Amino acid sequence: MTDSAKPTLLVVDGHSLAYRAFFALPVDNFSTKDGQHTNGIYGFLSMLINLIKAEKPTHLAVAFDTSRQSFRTREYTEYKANRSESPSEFKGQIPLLQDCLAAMSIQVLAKEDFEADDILATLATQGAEQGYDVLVCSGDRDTIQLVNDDITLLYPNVQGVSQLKRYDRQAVIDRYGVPPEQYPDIAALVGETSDNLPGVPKVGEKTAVKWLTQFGSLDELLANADKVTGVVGNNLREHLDDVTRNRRLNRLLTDVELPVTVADLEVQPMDAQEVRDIFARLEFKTLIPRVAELAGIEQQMAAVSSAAAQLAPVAEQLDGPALAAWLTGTTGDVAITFVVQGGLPSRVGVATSGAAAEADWSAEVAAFIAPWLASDAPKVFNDAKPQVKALARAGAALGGLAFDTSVAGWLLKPSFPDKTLADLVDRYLDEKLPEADPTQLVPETEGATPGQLSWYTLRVSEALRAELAPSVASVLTDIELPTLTTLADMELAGVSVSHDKLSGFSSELGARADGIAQEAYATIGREVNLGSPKQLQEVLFEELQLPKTRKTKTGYSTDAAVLADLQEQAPHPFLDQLLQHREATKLRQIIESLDSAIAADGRIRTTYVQTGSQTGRLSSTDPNLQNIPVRTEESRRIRAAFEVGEGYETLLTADYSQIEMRIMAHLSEDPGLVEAFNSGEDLHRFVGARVFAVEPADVTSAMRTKVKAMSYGLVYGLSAFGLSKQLRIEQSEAKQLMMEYFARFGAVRDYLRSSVEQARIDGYTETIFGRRRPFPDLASPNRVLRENAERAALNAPIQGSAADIMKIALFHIHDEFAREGLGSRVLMQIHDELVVEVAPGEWDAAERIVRERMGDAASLSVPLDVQIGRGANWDEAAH
DNA sequence: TGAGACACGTA
DNA sequence: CGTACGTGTCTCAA
Repeated sequence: MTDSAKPTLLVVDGHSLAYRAFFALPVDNFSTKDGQHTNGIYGFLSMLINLIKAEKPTHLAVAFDTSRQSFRTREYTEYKANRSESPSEFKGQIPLLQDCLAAMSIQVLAKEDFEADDILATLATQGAEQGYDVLVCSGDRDTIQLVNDDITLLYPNVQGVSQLKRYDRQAVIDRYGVPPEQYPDIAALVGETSDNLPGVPKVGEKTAVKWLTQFGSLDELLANADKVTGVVGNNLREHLDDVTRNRRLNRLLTDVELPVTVADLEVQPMDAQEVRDIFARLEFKTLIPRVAELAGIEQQMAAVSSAAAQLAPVAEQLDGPALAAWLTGTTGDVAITFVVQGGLPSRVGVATSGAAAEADWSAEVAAFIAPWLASDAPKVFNDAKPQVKALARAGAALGGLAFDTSVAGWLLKPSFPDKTLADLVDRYLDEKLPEADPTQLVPETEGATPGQLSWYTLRVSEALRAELAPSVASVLTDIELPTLTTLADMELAGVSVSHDKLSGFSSELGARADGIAQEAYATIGREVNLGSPKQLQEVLFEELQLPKTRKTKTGYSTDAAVLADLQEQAPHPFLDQLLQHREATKLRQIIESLDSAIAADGRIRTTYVQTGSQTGRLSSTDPNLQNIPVRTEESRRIRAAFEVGEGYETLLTADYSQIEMRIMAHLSEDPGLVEAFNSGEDLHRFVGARVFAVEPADVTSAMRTKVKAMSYGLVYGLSAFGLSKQLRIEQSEAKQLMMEYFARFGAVRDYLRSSVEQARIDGYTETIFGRRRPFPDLASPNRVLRENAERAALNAPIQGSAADIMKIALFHIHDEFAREGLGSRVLMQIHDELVVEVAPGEWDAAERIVRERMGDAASLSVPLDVQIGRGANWDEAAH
């Protein structure tokens, strides 16, 4: 144990220990789902956490080498020259480890031309001089020389880094037979193979210790080398230069100039949010609580100096008239929170920067504050949509929606998964939102009241506003908030779905699936669970001995593409039966989940998640109405069950044709592509004519298929390999196709290249309307990560701009329906398609509004083409 | 009970 | 070795 009265300095060699951890832990068990290996990072951090917990250092730093070059390699070019290239799986782990350490507020030190151990030596020496207990943690034996009464070395044992051996002065003597300061003399004589420093042949530790004891010092030994007898004596005399060179090189520098002093290394409280972010990214689930435990200790240590969090004001409990008076007396932003119970408001809380008030929701309260609620007075919400819906159900109108902290938080950082108020308070205010512990019957801590929630919401909104770039702020105000109220109305409306149509179809499919299953069992002579990929692998690749397919993490793939491939290579009736069984059960499962989602009034109400995507798209859950089958004739029977509701005349569907390619044409300003869209010719026919140098009329369907796949693939960053795979053509032909394509539409390639380059510089991509998506991985040294980020960055402005355009069209239509007093309403949004329920007698008006507002949602250098259909159900309306 | 893997539906 | 989503099932570990 270290003397508790003295401060403790812990200095760690990051590179050498991470490298040991890398070899100690199986790389396969430690990689993220996007392919980043993390075993070295994990092992190092795990060790460091244990170390901090055990030693409780007051001062801490981790040192790294900057490269393999240092003053030692300049002095002796062979130094460490025998070291093989570090494995590719290790590359990229060091920068990420440094990011982790930065998030943990741990000082990371590195200096050009010096090795990490020189930095350790310098800090350790300074620390010892200044009265610290010093712990040096390194995997390099040269650091043994640093040990003295104040400096202890922690050295990993052979198994890895989980156990460290303590070397104080006595331990060094016990182990090596000499005091620490003489250890380098031994090393110089024996040599160090890992550093490529040959020593005296046939001389090991024992001989070296004997000599040193005999002569007193290395200098004496070298001066009296002629007195050493035997073969080893000859060897010594022949290798005097090597020994002096070794001794020169293994001396650690204790006077490296550093930008910090030991005092600067005082342990700092860590930013729990930052730590959680990067650990989550590296998928270190078990490390998070371990670090949190440490952070708790540190926060206690740091509590004295850190500013106390502001205390939420106690909310005044008001009645209707008093609340109305309170609200009309405010100017500027007011944050408001409705507690929603059973879909209706139950309490309301409001806050300005200095005060908060709240009331139980009642008809009286509603009546008194209705004018203010409906007014343009600016209102700030956190996660407004469910509250807007509750208000609508209660018959209250809402105006002046000025800010939504959860939407703003998402715009700022779309990759951040949780957007609750507590998350935002933690992240942007660095405070804790008071929350009642739900596991306690009588919670020890009170949760925040609605007025206090509003007070936090307002403060979070101010912090967010300060961080929002102007273009992103305008996306919030001009696109997201109007979309939010539109979505609330769409969710409330729901869509009418016929239970009768669904249930009949479901039993039909169930019977069919059972029949196919029986046939399949007969084919292979036993019953298996056709839904179990694991059992299927046994059947396909072991019992039926079919050729092995694409590898997955746990074995071999049995997905539809693979089965279709197999059917060609090695036809077997089981394959077809399996595919058919999958199709039938999948359809039935979709039908069942839809059917069970039909409410008493015959309608399905989805929830559109406005903050769920990275690109700006919506998503739909409970149930997902954005992935209802459409491709096969049979699956369209499901769409036919989506019907016009009672009291309405017909459904209208409207979709943008090729919106992403049009955006590509606009952004790239490719003359050929722009002309294609302005010519009125079928896009793929036009492109096919150019690529294959034929007349548009002579474009065959095979040509059209190819350029169509190419065009769509472009938007996703498709490679020649992927294109060849999809089109089932040779890779060389795919390459040729891409060459021809880019020869005719070169500006497209130029645009795609430059947009990724710009993103690398900016760190984010931007849509036409200024929505941003950060891409830190564009700078990653890890190829897999970087290339994934490049494809996503290629796609983000295109998919995102399309999402922006559709949102604008959507709320324009919604608002114009309302303004013109129409009963027609938008029910669904499926990325590039809208489904509208048209009220009796309103077809012409609705059709005009939809067509116009979708057409003029954005002004691009190519027209936005809108296809409109009409029918009693979704399937019919699609034609 | 929960998480991960797999498969598959959509734009 | 093609972007963006959500859901259901199976499987294994806790």
